[in-house]
Amino acid sequence: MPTYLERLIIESLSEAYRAVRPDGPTVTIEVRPSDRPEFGDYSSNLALIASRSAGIPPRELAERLMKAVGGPFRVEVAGPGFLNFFLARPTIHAALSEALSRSDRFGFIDEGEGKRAQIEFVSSNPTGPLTVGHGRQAVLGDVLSALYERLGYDVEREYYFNDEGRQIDLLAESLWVRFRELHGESRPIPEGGYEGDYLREMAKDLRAETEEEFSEFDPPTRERFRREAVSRITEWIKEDLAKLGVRFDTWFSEADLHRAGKVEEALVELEKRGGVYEKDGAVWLAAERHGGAKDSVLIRSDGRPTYLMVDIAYHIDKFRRGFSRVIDVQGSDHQVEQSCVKAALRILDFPDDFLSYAVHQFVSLKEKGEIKRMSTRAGRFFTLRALIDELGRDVVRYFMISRRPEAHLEFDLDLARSESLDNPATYVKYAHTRIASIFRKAAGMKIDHAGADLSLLAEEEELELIKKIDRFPEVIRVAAVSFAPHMLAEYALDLARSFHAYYDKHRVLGDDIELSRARLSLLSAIKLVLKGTLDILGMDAPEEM
RNA sequence: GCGCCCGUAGCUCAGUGGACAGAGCAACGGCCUUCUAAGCCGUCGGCCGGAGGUUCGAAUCCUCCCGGGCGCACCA
Repeated sequence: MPTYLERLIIESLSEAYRAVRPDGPTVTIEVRPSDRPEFGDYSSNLALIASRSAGIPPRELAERLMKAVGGPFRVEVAGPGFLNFFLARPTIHAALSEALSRSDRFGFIDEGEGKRAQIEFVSSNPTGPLTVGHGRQAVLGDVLSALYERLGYDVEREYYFNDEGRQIDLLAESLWVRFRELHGESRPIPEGGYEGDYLREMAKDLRAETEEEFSEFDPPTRERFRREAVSRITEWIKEDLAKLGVRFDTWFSEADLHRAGKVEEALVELEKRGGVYEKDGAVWLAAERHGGAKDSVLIRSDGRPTYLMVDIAYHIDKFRRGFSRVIDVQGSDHQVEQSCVKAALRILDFPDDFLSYAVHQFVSLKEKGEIKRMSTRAGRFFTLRALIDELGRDVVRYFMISRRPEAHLEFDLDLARSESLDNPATYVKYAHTRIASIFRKAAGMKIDHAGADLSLLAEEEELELIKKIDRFPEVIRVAAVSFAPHMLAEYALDLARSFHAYYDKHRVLGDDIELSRARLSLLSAIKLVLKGTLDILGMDAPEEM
């Protein structure tokens, strides 16, 4: 989808194409920002693409299109057959007016038409504190949610968890062992249990709150320790997320699926459609026949459902809840699982675009050039909370979002700690602050910019800034549909950089009042876009620093 | 062995099939009696892992190879 300025060119070019090739095949006309000034403001490769079907050499076709096209621009043919467009200044200024007139609705697109979308992320079971890896997912999911809201979807943020079962029993027993240690009794942590120090802390808290000794790990004790552990850890998780500025609409318990009989229902549905078979006393999903990575067990030979079985039931439930699309944010280690769930939904004839997975790679921390090794099993990890407490929400969020999700994220602690503008999070925020500061000064001088004459914006830097502003809605759209929130971070950094350079070269509040008013208009749009971007990223846009 | 992802400047990374490949950090050198120098400008730095192929055109798409991550449980 093109930007305001690109659309203008595409429409003219489309007419020219029909004039030159009345019976030609339909083509998608692409217009993109030129990467060099001598190539104009925007370029199109239409002649190169349409050359073959037209049976006309690209340069010649380009010449013909150039003669046929009309609009507020000058056109040149260059290179192998590119059409380069040099926009008339008033047209560029119109893009600025457009942004300003939309005000804080600039960057909202009505593509989703209010359809309900669910984004599920984090979904860590309450067995321990959130790690930096969960942090990446939390920010990814939250920013993705914000992007889809801008796209016009009614977004629900969901956290899926399991607070029952074997893992939780092990957690309860591990906590109980720590608790008994405080009574001078030493026992090993159960096989596959939780070694982390956080259970020692929790045991101390519990010890301080109760006189009971719980000398035996009998059923009532297990139930009590399960409840204590789960509720306390869930509280931690919620606090960690709150510190990150992440809030969920729905906390969905896996146990509810079992209680409501949804797991059995799902199995019956799959059986009805012939999507399962029996082997070795277990029930298997015929995933491979439906695009899954491998056939997998749904019901164990002892009759208990597997995680996959429940996961399928969960996604059927999501569908029944009326979402038109669901996005699951997950780590890259769930690939087989994902393909199996998709295979199951295919067997059930769900719309193919109902479920998408936004997959991301892991996070490692780097300090003084060295990667810090983490191991959750041994209870040795950097918690998300420690990271936020040290760096603050905004820096953590910016760093977590600034890389492509599918690339491994190396979190540079030294750079993140830097208070200077080497730190990109600070740099972007400072651009916003700087503009705010100029507006304060303008207010003091009784200068406002209502109805300013934008045609006074004639500097090259000003026109470039306007073209960048014009791209904002499109950046949001592409970042959302391709699950690439890092594009927002890139965009913000680029816009901030352009602004700082402009600020340094051109004075906003000068002797020429009319010019000052025009420049304030430009700054007002930049501020609008920076604020919008920081909002999506979940960061503060401070008026002062 | 099989599947997915990654390999771009010394380091961390951008780069919707387009016209000489970009930024930050690091290194070096400049710019403040003026709106926040918490800033700006410049220099240095690359056979885009390798080899083929598709295309008018490839860092980008396809195949193979090399190197790294993750996964391949009747675990969750």
